[in-house]
Amino acid sequence: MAEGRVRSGGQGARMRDVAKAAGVSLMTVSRALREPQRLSEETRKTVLDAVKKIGYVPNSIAANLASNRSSVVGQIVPSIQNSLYAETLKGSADVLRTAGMHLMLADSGYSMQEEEALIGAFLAQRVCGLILHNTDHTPRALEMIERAGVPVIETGDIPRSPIDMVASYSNAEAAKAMTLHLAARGYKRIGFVSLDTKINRRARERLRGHLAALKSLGLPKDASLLSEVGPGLTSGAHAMVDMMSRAPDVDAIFFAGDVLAIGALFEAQRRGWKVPGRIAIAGFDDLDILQHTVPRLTCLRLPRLEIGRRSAEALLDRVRGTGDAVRLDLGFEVIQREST
Amino acid sequence: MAEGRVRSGGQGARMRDVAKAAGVSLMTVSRALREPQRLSEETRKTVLDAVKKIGYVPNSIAANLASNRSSVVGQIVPSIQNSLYAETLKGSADVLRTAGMHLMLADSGYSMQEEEALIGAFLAQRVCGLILHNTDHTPRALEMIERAGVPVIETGDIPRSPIDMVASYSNAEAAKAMTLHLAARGYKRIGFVSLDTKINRRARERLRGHLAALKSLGLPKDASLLSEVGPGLTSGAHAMVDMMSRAPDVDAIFFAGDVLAIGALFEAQRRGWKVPGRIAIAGFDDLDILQHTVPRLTCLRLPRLEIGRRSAEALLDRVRGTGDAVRLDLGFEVIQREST
DNA sequence: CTGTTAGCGCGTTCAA
DNA sequence: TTGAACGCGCTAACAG
Repeated sequence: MAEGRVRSGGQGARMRDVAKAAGVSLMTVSRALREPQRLSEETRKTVLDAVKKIGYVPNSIAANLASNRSSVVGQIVPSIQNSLYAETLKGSADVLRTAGMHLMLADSGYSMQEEEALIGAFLAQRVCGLILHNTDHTPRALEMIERAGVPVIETGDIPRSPIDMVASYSNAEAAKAMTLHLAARGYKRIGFVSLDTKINRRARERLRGHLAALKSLGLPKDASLLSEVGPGLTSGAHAMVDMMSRAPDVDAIFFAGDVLAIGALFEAQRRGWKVPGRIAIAGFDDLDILQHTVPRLTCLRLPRLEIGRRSAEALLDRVRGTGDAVRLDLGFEVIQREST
Repeated sequence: MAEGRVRSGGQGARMRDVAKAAGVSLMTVSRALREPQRLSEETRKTVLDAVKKIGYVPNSIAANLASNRSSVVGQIVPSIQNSLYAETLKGSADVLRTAGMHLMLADSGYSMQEEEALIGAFLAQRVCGLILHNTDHTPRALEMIERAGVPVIETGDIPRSPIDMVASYSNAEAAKAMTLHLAARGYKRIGFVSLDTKINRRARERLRGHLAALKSLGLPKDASLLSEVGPGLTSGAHAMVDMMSRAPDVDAIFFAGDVLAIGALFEAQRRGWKVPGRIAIAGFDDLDILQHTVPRLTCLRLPRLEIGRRSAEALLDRVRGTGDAVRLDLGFEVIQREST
């Protein structure tokens, strides 16, 4: 069974084993694998047959070292579990795969310190590019990135002064658009629930957008209509109940985070509150499930997948030397459904 | 601004630049980074200061090549978007990160051919281990793995003849347990809806478990109570409606796939069917959302996160030479809630 | 505790 | 169209 093993310990064959078997030099094997058209058909066939027979798997680690190139992109997301990021991940993984490149993935747990450590580790692995969801970074992280000179793309928001490239939508613009939309549908007392704005810039931007909308509508900023909660379905439910007892005249709540809106909707169902009769509910991201709930939920549609795809493409363009540093605002869409 | 750059083009400093700056040999720098306790405090400080000052980032690619070790694990999941896999991913990413290792991620799109290509690519990247969700593989994939001699862990099911290690639960046992549970609660006509059993072994195993349960209960196998559908919320809704028209006396449906049960529940809400009055609904995976719907959904709880953690740990143990090939059945749990 | 020598498995650069 | 020499940046194995 194991007789075919080329080296003891199952460590696999090296290129020179192939060369020997095919009766050619190392370089010919190398070329047969990378630029087969440059060899005579005969030599190429001999070599490729030997490769197959021996079961040679090239060592791209060694290739990278020798050529000073890399085929790995590093991507850091705040949370691997969050399906919103999974969408973006899927986009970049697909593009990279098609280009014969690879994705190294890590999870910063929403921490800048952790992100810094990960950036260091990825640079040590000589990734050829970095995709970062966060737009806030430690000074050391910025310094490492600059020194390494690798292309970087930020995807979580449109930062004022990007490190390098950007592919995102604007959290502030999106939140503003939804609040204006709710006002246009006649809601007067619009509540706003988000994640912690102190530690999460995206939440902060969304709040900013919401407040900007209120201002442009001539509506007052009312603290009883603003709230910040942790992530999760339960948080959304609590936030709704709390706000409705603090401000009984609230007629719509805009949940600017993850699954908060769904949690609130389920709680409303449980209590028999009519949505949108008693309270209208709007969400931020267009999770699949939002169009199936009863009632279907109004929300923003964000180009998560597209962000992943375009990020990877921009990185590839830069690695290949074609293509400039790109700043993409991929926009968003307000999806009006039954819940508002 | 860029004056601090050590080499033109921002390619970063090498170890020998650090050695020169610190006035020591290459090896001393190498040791200062990897086994600092073996150096005198003075030398160590000199070197580490130089490292910091120059902003040296080690090249682990070169280190891997020289030491014939790797700090990267490859993980292949059927679908990156599927939040069930995200859970497993999170588990392994956390463990690996703590151990200073890295995760290379790819998506096979439920295809064995694609999996084979990815395994080849990962082996070329000299990953030190492989985590595979699928338990079906092409002959070439198996051959490559054997030749490479890297540890592998399969996580999607408990295969009859594993490649190497396993950390999973048994799909057949889990499905059987749920059907028995429904029967114990008095349901007589239990429908079963799964994903395509022709292309998906896990779906096949679940069906097998369900049928085994029916048999042990002395219930007949009734084709009108079995159905296979594509993934997605809508599929679940359709499957329920179809089955109830084909077999109006069905009193419970066990949805053995993803979000099918949720789709069905929403459809029931929409039509005003009482759950479990008119029809009882059970799901397979314990998605967060299942405990918040109205009614809360009965389902199986599977150790997705734990599978990821234990996989990574088993791999690490093997890489470090401590630890045997492990076969873990991590079990499951039936969660009885309001929907049955 | 520190340094020297000899590669790791390839790609680049030249020459044939 | 093919091959030989050299080096990528680092570590293992030894010597001192």
